[in-house]
Amino acid sequence: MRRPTIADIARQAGVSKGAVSYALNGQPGVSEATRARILAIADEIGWRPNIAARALNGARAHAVGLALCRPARFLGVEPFFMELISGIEAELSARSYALLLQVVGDHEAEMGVYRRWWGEGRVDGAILVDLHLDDPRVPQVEEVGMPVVVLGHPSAAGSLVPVWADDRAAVRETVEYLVALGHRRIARVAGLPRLSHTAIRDRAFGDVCAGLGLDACPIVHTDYTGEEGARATRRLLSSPERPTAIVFDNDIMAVAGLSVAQEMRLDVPADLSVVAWDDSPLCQVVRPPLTVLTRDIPAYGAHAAQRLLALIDGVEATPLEDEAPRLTTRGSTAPPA
Amino acid sequence: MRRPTIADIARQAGVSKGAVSYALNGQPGVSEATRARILAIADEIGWRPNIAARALNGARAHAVGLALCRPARFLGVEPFFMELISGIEAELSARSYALLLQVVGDHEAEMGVYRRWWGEGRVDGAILVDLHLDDPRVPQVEEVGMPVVVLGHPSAAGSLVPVWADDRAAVRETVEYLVALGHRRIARVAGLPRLSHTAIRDRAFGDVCAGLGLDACPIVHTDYTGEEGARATRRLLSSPERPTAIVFDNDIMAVAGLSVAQEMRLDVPADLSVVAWDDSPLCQVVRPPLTVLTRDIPAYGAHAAQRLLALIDGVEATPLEDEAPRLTTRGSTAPPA
DNA sequence: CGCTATTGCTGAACCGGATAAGTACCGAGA
DNA sequence: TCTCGGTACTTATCCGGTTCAGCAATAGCG
Repeated sequence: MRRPTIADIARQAGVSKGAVSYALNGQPGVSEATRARILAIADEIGWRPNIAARALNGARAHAVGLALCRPARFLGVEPFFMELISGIEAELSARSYALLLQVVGDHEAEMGVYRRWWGEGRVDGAILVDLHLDDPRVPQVEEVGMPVVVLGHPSAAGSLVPVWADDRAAVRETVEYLVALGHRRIARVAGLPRLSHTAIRDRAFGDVCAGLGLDACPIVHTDYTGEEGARATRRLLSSPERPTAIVFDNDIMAVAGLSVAQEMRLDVPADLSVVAWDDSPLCQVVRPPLTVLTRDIPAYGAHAAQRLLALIDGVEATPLEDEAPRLTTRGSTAPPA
Repeated sequence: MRRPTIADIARQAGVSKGAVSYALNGQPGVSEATRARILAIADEIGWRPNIAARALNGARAHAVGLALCRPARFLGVEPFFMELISGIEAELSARSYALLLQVVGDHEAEMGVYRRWWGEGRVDGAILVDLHLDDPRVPQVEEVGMPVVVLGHPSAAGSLVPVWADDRAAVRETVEYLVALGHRRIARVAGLPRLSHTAIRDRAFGDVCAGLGLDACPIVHTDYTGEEGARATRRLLSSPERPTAIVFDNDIMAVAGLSVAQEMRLDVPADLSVVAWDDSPLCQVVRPPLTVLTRDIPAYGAHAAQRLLALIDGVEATPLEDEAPRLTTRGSTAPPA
C-alpha cells in the first residue's frame, strides 16, 4: 500500500497535477468547485504532503535543531532541559515544526552536528544553549550562515539573536533580601566557571556584596552535581568565618547543601539560610521548603523558539530580554540566629 | 552562497552527475583516480547529500520519532525521560540517525503526530512509551504500518516489538528484603493506575505480600507529583495500622514522603523504611540517602533504539527483556524499631 | 462585433540525488 | 581481423511535489 501522491488525486479528480497542487495549497488558479472536489479526494485517500519533495523545491525543512552538549549523567540532574524543551516544543508544534534533538560529547561534535543538519537540509535553524566564555561555537555558526538563536547574554552572542534574562537583577534581589534579613556573611555555590552565565552571576554577586559593604563573600565553583554541592557546603560551613546564608546555582546542590547543614547539626533557617536558583518540585518537598529564584523556563524556551521561527521567516528578529528570575521565599531563609 | 550539489562537483570534475553519484556512494562504475578527484572536490567545497533528495528516491528518512504524552509540568519532575532520551540518542547518533521529539497533550494528538511524521516521510519508525492498559495507540500504529518499538511489557504490546524489564522480580526483591528486615506492614505509593506498568507492579506487590502472609499491604495511587506523594504518605502514616515501610513509585514522591515522615517526628529508618523506584542524584543527597531500585535507563533507551533500527533495516527484531531493576540499599531502610 | 482581461486549467521544467540503460573505448582471445 | 567482455563513463528517467508559461473558454467593454 503505497503512500498516495498528488498524481493519484489528479487521476481520480480528472485534472492535472498542477491543479491539485494549487487546490491543496490554497493558491488561486482553480475554481472553488474543483478545489472542494480535490480536497475531498485528498482527505478520503489520506494524502499527506511528502516533506522531502517539498524540501526539494527549496521549501523549508520544517524542523529546528537542538544539540545538547552535556554528559548524559548531568542531563537528568536538572529539570531545566526538559522544561526548556517542552516550552520550545509548544511553540514549534503550534507551527507544525519538529524538534531535532541530539546529545553530543563536546563542542566540536556539536558543531559537526549543526553543519551536518544544515548541510543536509534537515533543519531551518538551531538554538544554542549553555554559552561559554568566548564560545567557539558563536563564530562558527555565524560562518555556517544558519539562523540561530542563542540562550544567553547578548555580550556573548556575537551577531546571533540572543534571548536572555537579567541574572544580575536576580542576584541583587537575592543578596539585598538576605542583607535585609540581617545576613552579613553570604556565600555562593556556583556552577561551571567556564559558562558565561556563571561568570555573569559571579560578577554580579561580587559587585552587589561589595556595594553593600559586606565582609567576605566567597564563591565556590562546582560541576552542578549534588556531590560537589555537598562538598562545597561542607567546606564553607567548616571555615572559621562560617557564612550564615548560601545561594546555590541549582536545586540539587541546594538540597545537598541542606542535607550537609542538617548533618552538621545546623538548623535551617536559624543557623543557615539557603537559596536555590531555579524552582522545581524538589525544592518544595524537602524540609524546610527552599526559598528559590523562580523563572518560567518553558516560557523562556517558547520565546527562543518564537524568535528563531521569525528569523527563519526572514523577519528581523530582535534580541529579547525575558523576565528576570523572581525571588520566591519559603522556609529556608530567615534572619540569622 | 547556495549549498553545493553534485552538479557543481560534476562541473568542476568535468564528469557527469551520474559519475559523481557513483563515486560518492562507493559504487563501482568509476576509476579510482576519478573517484579520488571527485571526493577531493566534494570535500573541498563542503558538499553534503541533501536528505530530501535522497528521501525522494525511496531512501530512509534517517530519523526516528518520539512523542511524549505528558503535561509539561510532569516532564521535568523525573530524570527518567532525559536519561532515556540520552540513551536512545547514543544509539541513534552512532548510526547518524536523528531523533524527532514532540511533546503532545493526549493520545489522539500523539497518534496525529505519528501519522503525520510517517505520512510525510519524516521518520522511519517510532518508540512508544508510557503504555496504558488496553492502549488505543497499539492497534492504531499497527494499522499505520510504521516500524515501532514499545517500551513496556509484551502483554500490552500487541504485535509490536517490546523492550521491557521484569518489574515483578524487582517488586519481589524489594518486599522480600523488607520482610527479611522484619517488616510486616508494607505500603506502596504507586503512580497513575491506568499505566500498564503500574498495574503490573500493583499486581506483583499484592501477590508477593499475600505469598509471604503479610497482613495489610495498602496501595495508594498518585499522579507521580511530590504533593500527591506527600498526601499519600500522610494518609498512610495517620492510619491506625501504620506501615513500617513504604515503597514509592518514583524518587520525588519518596523524598516528599521522607519529609512528611520527618515532619511527623518519625525517624527514618528507625520508625519508617523508605524505598524509591529509580535512582537519581536526588536520592543520594537527601538524609538519609534513599534505598532505591536502580535501572540503567540510558541502556534501556539504547536497547529500544537498537531494536528499532533493526526493525527499520528489515531484520526480524526480537522482543528484549532488559535487566530487572536491582535493589541498592542505603540509609533509608532498616529493621523496624 | 471585435478586442482585451480574467478565469481555470494543462503541460513541462525543475529541485538534487539514485539508478537503469546505453555507449565509447580498450585489451584479450579465436 | 573480428568479436567478446569488461571498464569507465554518459544519458535519461524517476521520485513527489511546486511553479511558470501557455492556452482555451468565458466575461467585460466600448
